[in-house]
Amino acid sequence: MNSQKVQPLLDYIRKHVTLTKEEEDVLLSHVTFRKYLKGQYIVQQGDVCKYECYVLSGCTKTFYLDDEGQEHILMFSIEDWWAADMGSFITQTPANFNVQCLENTELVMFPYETIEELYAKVPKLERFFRQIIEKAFVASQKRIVRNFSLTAKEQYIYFREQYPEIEQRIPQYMIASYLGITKEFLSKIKSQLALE
Amino acid sequence: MNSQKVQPLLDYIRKHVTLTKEEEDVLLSHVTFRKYLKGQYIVQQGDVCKYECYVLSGCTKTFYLDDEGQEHILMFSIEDWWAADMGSFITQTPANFNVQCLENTELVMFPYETIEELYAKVPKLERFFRQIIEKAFVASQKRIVRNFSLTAKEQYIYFREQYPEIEQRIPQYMIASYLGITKEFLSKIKSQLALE
DNA sequence: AAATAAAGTTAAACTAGATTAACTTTTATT
DNA sequence: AATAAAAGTTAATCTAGTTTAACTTTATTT
Repeated sequence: MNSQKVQPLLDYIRKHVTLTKEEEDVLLSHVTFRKYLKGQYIVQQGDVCKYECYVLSGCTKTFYLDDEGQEHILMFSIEDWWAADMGSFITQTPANFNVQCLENTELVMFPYETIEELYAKVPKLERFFRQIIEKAFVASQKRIVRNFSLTAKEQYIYFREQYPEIEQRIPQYMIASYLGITKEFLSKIKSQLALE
Repeated sequence: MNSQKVQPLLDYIRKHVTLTKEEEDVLLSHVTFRKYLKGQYIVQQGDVCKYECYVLSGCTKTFYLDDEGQEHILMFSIEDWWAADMGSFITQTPANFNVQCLENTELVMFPYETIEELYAKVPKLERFFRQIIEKAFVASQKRIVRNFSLTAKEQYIYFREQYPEIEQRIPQYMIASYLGITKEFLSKIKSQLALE
């Protein structure tokens, strides 16, 4: 496994736990590097999600299709973020979500079959993943809070401030989908903001 | 520490990991048992959340007050659930949420100061908490999905089916708050459902 | 048992955001 | 460069859910 490419992951892990050289090697022997092209799916609704993916470069969207075939985007993942259907991964049951690449994307993939083994060999990584998931949970709760108490306009302003890099890279109708509003209404919000 | 009272926690943990007698003892030496009365606060907005709490009996609500002083309920916790402001707990910064008892409530409390030490002594508990939080994260994502794709009526029906025990124990206006709608509109939904 | 507070209901007027549909601008394809 | 497809805009109409306010029922206190 090419440890050069994976360096950003090691740097990222270092912010949470300190691995020895040996532990890093064990980690690298348990993960795979992979490139996807724009438009390709990492996970598809109905398949079992086999990997937790760390994004080295590129961008993905995690979404589902409702009964009317409408797409709802739950999250975007760019560099230093994670992508997976966590519910499917931990239970190894069919995914409710799709993860699709919006750009050519490079990933480090942690396979389900050996992740428990990896935790056993390098307990610090169990700590690392616990901390990652704690943060993801808190972020998810914050999103619920925003849904509760902000108007669509306020949510858009928040998104723009929080993720300025993402807004540049992604078509507006996907941002509308992420915010839970129609593209027409987001358009209206933007024209209102332009006048203010 | 009275291990009698804490038995449900040990049973609950056993569903995830298998502890030796010694490990159970270490666990028990790191937690405290506590009773709260109906109406009392376990965590208050602005305070730092010092404990992860496992509910042995009773019921709590986790909520926040928005700028207009409106209460928004994020979750109810009954027997075998957890209660805390996770964001405050992991970062040890002031809580955004309140946790208040809706009934007299018995808890097992895991203090922040010694929880890392507990993980170090009993690594299986790190695994246990990782799994708990994974599930909490998935549940939180599912709630976002419901917000996206269900009408208020559908969300109420879902709540009723999913948590029949909770609905009996909690005033209707709090269920409305949990669903993110007004008590008046929930009232309307209920009268519609009664006619169907 | 009476008095009071808390919880729940009903209905009219209102609003944030959806829907539909026609149109414009930008991007990709040949 | 021309054409087609994708993305974004504007405006009219519609609807799920809010707000306000008056009222009823159920709990709690004395």
